[in-house]
Amino acid sequence: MTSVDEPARPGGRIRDAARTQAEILDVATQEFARAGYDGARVDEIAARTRTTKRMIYYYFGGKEQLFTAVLERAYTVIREAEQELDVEHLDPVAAIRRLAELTFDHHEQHPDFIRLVSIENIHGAEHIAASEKLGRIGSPALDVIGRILASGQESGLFTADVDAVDLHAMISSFCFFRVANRHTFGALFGRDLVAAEQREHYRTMLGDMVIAYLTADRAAD
Amino acid sequence: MTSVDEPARPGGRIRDAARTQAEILDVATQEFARAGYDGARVDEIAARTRTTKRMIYYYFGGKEQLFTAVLERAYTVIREAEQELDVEHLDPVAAIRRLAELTFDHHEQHPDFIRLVSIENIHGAEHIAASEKLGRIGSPALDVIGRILASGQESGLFTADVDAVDLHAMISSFCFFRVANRHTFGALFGRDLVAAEQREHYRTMLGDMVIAYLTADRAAD
DNA sequence: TAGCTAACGTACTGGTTCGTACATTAGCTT
DNA sequence: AAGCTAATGTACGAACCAGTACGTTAGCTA
Repeated sequence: MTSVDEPARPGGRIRDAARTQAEILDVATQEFARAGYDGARVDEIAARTRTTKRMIYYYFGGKEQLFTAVLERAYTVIREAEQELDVEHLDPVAAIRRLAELTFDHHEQHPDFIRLVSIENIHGAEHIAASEKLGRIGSPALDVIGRILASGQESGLFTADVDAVDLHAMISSFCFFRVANRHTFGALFGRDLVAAEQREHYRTMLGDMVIAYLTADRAAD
Repeated sequence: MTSVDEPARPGGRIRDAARTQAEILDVATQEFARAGYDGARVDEIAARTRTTKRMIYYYFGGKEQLFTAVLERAYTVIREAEQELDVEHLDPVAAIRRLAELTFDHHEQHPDFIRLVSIENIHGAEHIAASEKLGRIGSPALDVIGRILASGQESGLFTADVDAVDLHAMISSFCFFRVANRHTFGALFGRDLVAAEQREHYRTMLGDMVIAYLTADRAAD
């Protein structure tokens, strides 16, 4: 993140293409997350940077491409975080629980990203489809899940018939819903899913759920 | 749903306030779900009804109130469906599984509703907050879950430390994510969560997950 | 059947918003 | 230090879009 609050150099404008672009992306991320794609205002983004609207069009081409660039950077940040995952030294149960907790923490810490993903889904993921970068970005987390799952299934510890993508969907569902639907859920059921006091409760609940599912004694069904 | 395709009566316009309002709500639901709140066009809604934009303002007051009315009707439909729930004659395990499956089916059958909820969350649930109707609508499903849960916990069958709201969140998470994030998930991981062939797989997965969580032998942890 | 009012239609406006034409300058290169 | 170009700023236009002023009529009521 580039700070937008640095005092403007008194000696006149400074030229720094990289910084200007990063600053536009920072502010655009906030604005798109705040108001949705159509609700976001290009003029508002420009006003909150140290540069002008002209620069947004100069560097990104238009509102649509700016949103795509925002998504690309947001997903890149996630993928880089996933590459730091270090759970494969644990036994499969502990590794999966730890992975679920890291996903939980990550979603909680990046509500803007969650909002961007919701917005992109409203628009049928057309920006992801239009992005070459996002098409081939892959997911390190999926590889990690795959290896843990294989190990757990091989040893007979994990009985569930799921692959890495399914398990990733299961873990993400809970983490995503909790943040994304916080407002309607709170308004309708009077419970703030993201309240600090409830945090440990839901974190444990997620881990228990995933482990119970994976290790359930299916012969008893 | 009111059909919009009936041929216009040749003898001139017909006056029917209820039908006009219902038709506006039908089309508005589609348009808001399609494009989001800011992306939706009042002119487009009007064009796709047999009436004019003037009538939208006459009956609903404005775009904002129209969206609120759309949400109110959508939630009312859900709540009415929930009142049809008839699972309490089953044993707790079967009852919870059935309830999860009904939620699963309902989400799948109402993608527009899912989109409206996503949109409302982007806007901080401000329309729900502004609606008297939605504030006191409650949730029959929560009552049902609460009673089944109590029965299962009393008999020692359910070991998990959850209440009805938590369990509802868990079930909804999976069902909601699968429909709401279908597009980004498909684009990034190459799997369509709502594909017909996968339907039974995910339906079973959800039931297994919830039951495994509720009945897990926690002493073994 | 005269009259009344809820229901409806047409045409327009004023503000907003994306995008651009045109002008300028920082700072590197030779 | 002259010149060149990437980077930047200003001012404006054209389309769009929510909302409204004003006029009309269906069909019930007395």
